[in-house]
Amino acid sequence: MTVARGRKRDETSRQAILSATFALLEEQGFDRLSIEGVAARAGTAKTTIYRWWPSKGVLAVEAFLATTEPLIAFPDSESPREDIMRQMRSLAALYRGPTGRFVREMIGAAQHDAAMSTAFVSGFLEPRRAQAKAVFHRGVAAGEFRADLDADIAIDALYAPIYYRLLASGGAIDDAFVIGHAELVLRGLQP
Amino acid sequence: MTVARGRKRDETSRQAILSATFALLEEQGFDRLSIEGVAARAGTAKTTIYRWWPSKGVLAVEAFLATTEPLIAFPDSESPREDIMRQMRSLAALYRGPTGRFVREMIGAAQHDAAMSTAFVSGFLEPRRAQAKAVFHRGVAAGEFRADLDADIAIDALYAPIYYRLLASGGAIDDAFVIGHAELVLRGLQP
Amino acid sequence: MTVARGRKRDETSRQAILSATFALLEEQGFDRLSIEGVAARAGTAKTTIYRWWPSKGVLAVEAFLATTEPLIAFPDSESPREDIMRQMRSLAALYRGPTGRFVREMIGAAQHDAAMSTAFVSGFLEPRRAQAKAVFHRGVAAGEFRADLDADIAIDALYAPIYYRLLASGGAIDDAFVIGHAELVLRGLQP
Amino acid sequence: MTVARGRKRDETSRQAILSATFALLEEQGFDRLSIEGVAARAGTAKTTIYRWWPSKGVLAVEAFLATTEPLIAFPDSESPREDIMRQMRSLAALYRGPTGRFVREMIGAAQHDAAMSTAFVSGFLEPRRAQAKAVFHRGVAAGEFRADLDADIAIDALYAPIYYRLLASGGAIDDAFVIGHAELVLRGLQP
DNA sequence: AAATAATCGAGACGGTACGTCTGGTCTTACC
DNA sequence: GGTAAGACCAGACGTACCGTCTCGATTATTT
Repeated sequence: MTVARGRKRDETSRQAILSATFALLEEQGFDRLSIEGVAARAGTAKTTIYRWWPSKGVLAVEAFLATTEPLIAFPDSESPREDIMRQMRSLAALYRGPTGRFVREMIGAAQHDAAMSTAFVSGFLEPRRAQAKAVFHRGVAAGEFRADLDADIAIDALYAPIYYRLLASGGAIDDAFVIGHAELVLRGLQP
Repeated sequence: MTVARGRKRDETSRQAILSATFALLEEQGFDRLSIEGVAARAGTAKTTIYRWWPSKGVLAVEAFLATTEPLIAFPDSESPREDIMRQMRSLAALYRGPTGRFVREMIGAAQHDAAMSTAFVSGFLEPRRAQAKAVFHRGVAAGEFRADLDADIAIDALYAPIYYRLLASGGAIDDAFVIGHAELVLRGLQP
Repeated sequence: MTVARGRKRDETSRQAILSATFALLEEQGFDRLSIEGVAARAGTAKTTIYRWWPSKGVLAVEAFLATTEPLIAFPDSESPREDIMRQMRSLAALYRGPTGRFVREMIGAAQHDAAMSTAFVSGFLEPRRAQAKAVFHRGVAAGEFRADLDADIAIDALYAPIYYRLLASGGAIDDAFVIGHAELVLRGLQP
Repeated sequence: MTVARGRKRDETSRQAILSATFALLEEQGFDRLSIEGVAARAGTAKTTIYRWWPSKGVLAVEAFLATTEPLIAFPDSESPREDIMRQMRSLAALYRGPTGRFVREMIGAAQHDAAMSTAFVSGFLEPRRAQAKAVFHRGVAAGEFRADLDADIAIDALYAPIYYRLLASGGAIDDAFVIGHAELVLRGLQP
């Protein structure tokens, strides 16, 4: 086993870099984010950033997650169907705000940064999908959804249009849309 | 009224620029596309590009459309429901190929280029949506879909997951997925 | 023949770069000279410097020559022997001052920059040698030097020790040394 | 009086550092030599080098001397004049080879590293000068040179042109030059 | 025909940021 | 206390493109 040798990683500068990254992300957006800028703002050397993060994309994802992670959770009531409705509405509300801009920019930039894409998918999308899956399973058990439902397809069907409007069409992500859409899909999931 | 004076726009170089742009897009992707590179390849001056296109994004969209426009059309049979199924499968096939990469990159880059976003939406997404809308109206008339259907929501529900997998989750866009998903949504649209 | 096309070189920035280079050379020496520093001081872009000069060495030589060139000349009296003595003493005096430091640094740096070496030799040493040669020829004609003298060897013999003390031994380059040395060599050049 | 405390200096790493330095000097020249490179090659820490050597220049001089020291010696025949001629020719031969490159680079770099300059002068040039001085004294005693000769000036006059061609003019250091030059100077040293 | 305009190519310019290299300092754990 | 390992701040490197700006040459259209 390899023994740890040499000076240890400086937790202070790690934090400073993530904070600076998130601040710049908020102020100027991902596109204008630069490693130079982060280093200057964090008071660290560029090399320190390059040592630990492979690209500005991955750095941005990590900074985003560190701040935003603990914000979204599913309710857990007796009606999984209701839980989903409520969670979709709060996700839509979240995406109408600054978080929506971050998600837009993250996914946009991930199109030409595979490492960033991986980081975003496994750090953000998959945990959310796992939670949603659990709710669907509860819903099947409770007899609210058909037993032969494919959870992956159902989740995509439910959530994808929110991302589509966010990323592509620019359509409004308001309650009317969310409710109308959810009812359409849930109708197809009835037993 | 302003009268046209002076030398006219050179159609030759317009074509050369669009061709060079598309070629570079194919070879290296949108991210590595640069105005300098296009100018060099097209044998024109950078100024000529800047004179006629506001950003490399808009230029890329235009080059993409000039080449890819006439590729996807809806079949027109007696069963609009079948027409939709068939068109979705050919769209999915298209997106598994090079066009999928272009669309990915276009939408990705459009996240920080509003003009590009507009160009892509009105040049690519909206025409497709108009066609789809017509099919839905035929379907309602034929009694295949419920009469109170909201075409915009229905279209988003049907197509968004394809874009979601293309842009966000990286999931496969194969026939099994397309069919499974389409059946789920169409079930919700039955009369 | 190639016709001049495009925007012309900006004489203002050329001057600004040379002036800034010389100023920094004076203030901090060749070693601490940097292209970044010159660009900042001159108010130009780094690219403009890289466009026209192949290395900081060549730039420094050019800046040095532009300032120092017109300072050293040979006297022209009836006695070439006396002209040489006088010129050697004024060269020695010059090398005891700031110019000596520049020449030291130029030659030092030229050891690992071939282009710089070429620039310095052809821009500084060779013109001086050509002048010296003419004086020697006058001296032979006047019967002050042996007719079979090899001017190149004679010039090296006379001037090299000044450079040796400047560059290598660090010995004093005072009048006593110059006179003592010149008399030794000139004794060997008598008819 | 200071008592030696703690771990003693590791002779192994001292040797490894000097060897690595000389090897890199041979392979890539002084300019591309770096403390990092030496440390990596020698398998030591950078700090160990910084602890014992003040600059890469001094390190290089030391590595050079450790290897090259015992190469040039004066013959000792009945004719000091002949000894000098022979020694100059073997020095010239030496400087046409790799040693010439080292000397060039050492002296070049010493222009902006005073400690290096001192190390090189006292470690290389002065021992050689002391030997030469002894030969001159023998020569005066033997009646081959004038009695009022200034040995320092004579030595500079003889050897400087070799260094001048090595460092500045780039002229050939061949036998024809060495002989022609030595005869000129020795003529001026005759009794 | 001459004057006036707009376009085009070429390419220089001031800038920003890149990702890398090396310098010299420091911290840690081992010997 | 010396040492190997290696993280850290600092700063310059040379490059790629950006978007703007002359230039001189090349078409039209208008007088």
